[in-house]
Amino acid sequence: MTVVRVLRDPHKVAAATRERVAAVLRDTGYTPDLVARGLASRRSGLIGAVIPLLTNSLIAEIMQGLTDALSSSGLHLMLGASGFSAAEEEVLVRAFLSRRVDAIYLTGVIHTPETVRMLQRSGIPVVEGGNLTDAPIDMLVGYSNVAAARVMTRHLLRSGYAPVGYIGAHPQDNDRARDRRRGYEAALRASRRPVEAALCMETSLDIEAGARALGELVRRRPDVRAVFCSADAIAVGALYECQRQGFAIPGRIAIAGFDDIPIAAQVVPALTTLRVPRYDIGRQAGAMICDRLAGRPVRRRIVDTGFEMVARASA
Amino acid sequence: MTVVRVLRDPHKVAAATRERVAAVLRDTGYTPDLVARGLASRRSGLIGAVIPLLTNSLIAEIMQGLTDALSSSGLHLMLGASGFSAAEEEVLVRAFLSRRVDAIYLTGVIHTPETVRMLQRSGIPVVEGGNLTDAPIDMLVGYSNVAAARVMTRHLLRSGYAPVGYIGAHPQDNDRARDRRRGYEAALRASRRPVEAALCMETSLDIEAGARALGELVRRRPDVRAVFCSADAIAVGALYECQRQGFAIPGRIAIAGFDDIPIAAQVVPALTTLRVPRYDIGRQAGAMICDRLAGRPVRRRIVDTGFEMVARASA
DNA sequence: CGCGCCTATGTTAGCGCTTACATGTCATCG
DNA sequence: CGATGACATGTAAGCGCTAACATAGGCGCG
Repeated sequence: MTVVRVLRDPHKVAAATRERVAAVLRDTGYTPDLVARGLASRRSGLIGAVIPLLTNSLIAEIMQGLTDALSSSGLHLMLGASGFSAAEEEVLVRAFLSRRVDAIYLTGVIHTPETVRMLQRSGIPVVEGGNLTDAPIDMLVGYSNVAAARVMTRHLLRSGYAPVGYIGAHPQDNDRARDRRRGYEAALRASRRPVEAALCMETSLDIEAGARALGELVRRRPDVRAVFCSADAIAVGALYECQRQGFAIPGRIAIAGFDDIPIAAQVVPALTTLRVPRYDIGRQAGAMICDRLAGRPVRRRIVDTGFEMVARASA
Repeated sequence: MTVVRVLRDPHKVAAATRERVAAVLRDTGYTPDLVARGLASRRSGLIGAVIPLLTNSLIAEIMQGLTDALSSSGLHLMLGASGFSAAEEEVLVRAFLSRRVDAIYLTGVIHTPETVRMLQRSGIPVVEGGNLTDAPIDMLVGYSNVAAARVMTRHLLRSGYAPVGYIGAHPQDNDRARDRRRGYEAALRASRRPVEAALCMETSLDIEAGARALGELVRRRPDVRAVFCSADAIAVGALYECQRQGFAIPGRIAIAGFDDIPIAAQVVPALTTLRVPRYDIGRQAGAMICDRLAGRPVRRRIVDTGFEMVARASA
């Protein structure tokens, strides 16, 4: 019909006809059917994103960047929460593929072999985000969690706090947590110190868990002088627990976190932490996807966004 | 084809044929095309949800409930962030309608007339969530923000804290914030106290803003004895500011919040606040949508989930 | 033995678009 | 004045499914 031209290249239609068609569309309350368009054009205009948790506002910042980058190309985001499970991620990827998404964003670099196989077979652009790896499925934008954790742990050691403990999220299917721990251990080895199991705690990712973990850590190792936490939520919990137990921070125990969440700057003492450009990670991932879908060449398949240490009062 | 039967009612196909078909599907790596299915069946299996902010973990809890309720029926959620703008909500609703979503969830009860018109015309199930109103578009599950704020303000007054100030989020296109303020004012009037503009602050919804607002409020009205904040993030900021200024809580100033975010129980003193069943709101909304889509009658079109006051040390 | 009936399989049209090509109309120019 | 092209409009096929109906064998039954 002429109708589609009115909607897509209005200038190619005579003004009179255009007006007539537009009037009818308005009167009937026409809404283009993107499902039918998707079937015919083999372009759904949907981008799938797998994130660990819907309720994680840090990852939501990445998604905000993604959304912003995509919306300029008329693409819509579909979110799926994997609950930190690679198996669940596979289920989501399969669902996305069934919905014929035009591209996929994955959080982290740990995936099931089947996930990787499906993605490669599908041929759509894939961006992994939030960490680095030598062998991404397709494209990647992130930072080195190992290096960041190493820098922070070294900072604690150089400031004279030793022994340094570690409280981190469970590393199961979570490469960011895994690599942060690896960075912590690497820093210890680099300064010829032992990696002691008693100094390392694994816990869930919230304030209360951080508080409990710190209590347990101090009980096990009363000589601990600093704690590096793999997330600010944990660090804030640890900090509150220190306050309750009357430990001076950083006099008795220094505390460092990761992520620079808004509250990190507000707690007393303000939290020393690591900042990463979350919004930009999403933005860049979105830009790479748009480039690829538009047939433009992508300059760098692997983008290292880096990180920044934010030294405040707590360590 | 027999293929579709193998996928949908395998028992209606002879075992031998079934095996043969299944083998081919496996070998070719077949994935059903939900786009084509959507076109043919006029059921996309997608539910659209408009929320104000992706980065708000409170609303994410509602979405988690929604997702859980929907996934049992094989439905997928599409999220759109409106940034607290009814106009932006309209854009999102239009996009959802174009994608032929099977139902829509809206946060709050304020919408543009065009949004309401489009939704009514579309005929799909609509659930509004997070507040109450007499005249929902279709279905609704929420609680009375007015009543909750009234209860909390009355609690402050009865505890002998007066005058009571208010720090709230901007009420523009945000009926929850608007109604919380109304509840605050209603409680004042009920106890024959004046509603003073100098005691009321509008600010954005984060810790830092809460801190600034409290500072300003105390400057304007040094006699203020309590503050009711329309959100815990604001209350926590206010609390930190009090600590910095050396105000005893609740001795010099009592502080109350709204939402019971995780940190509310952890700050010192722990925050008195209001708790609402966020996950259940999402869950119920999802159940209502599933019922409607399955042709089952929905018992109650309006569900009041209620709220709960959590009295802690801060007020 | 032929009728109906059940189960297993095949057939058809069409969902609302896109893509590619076909046709119609008019002005321009040698 | 007919060929040429530029612009406006129309036509046809098909994307991968679903829904509804059609057909083909096998069985029991009067």
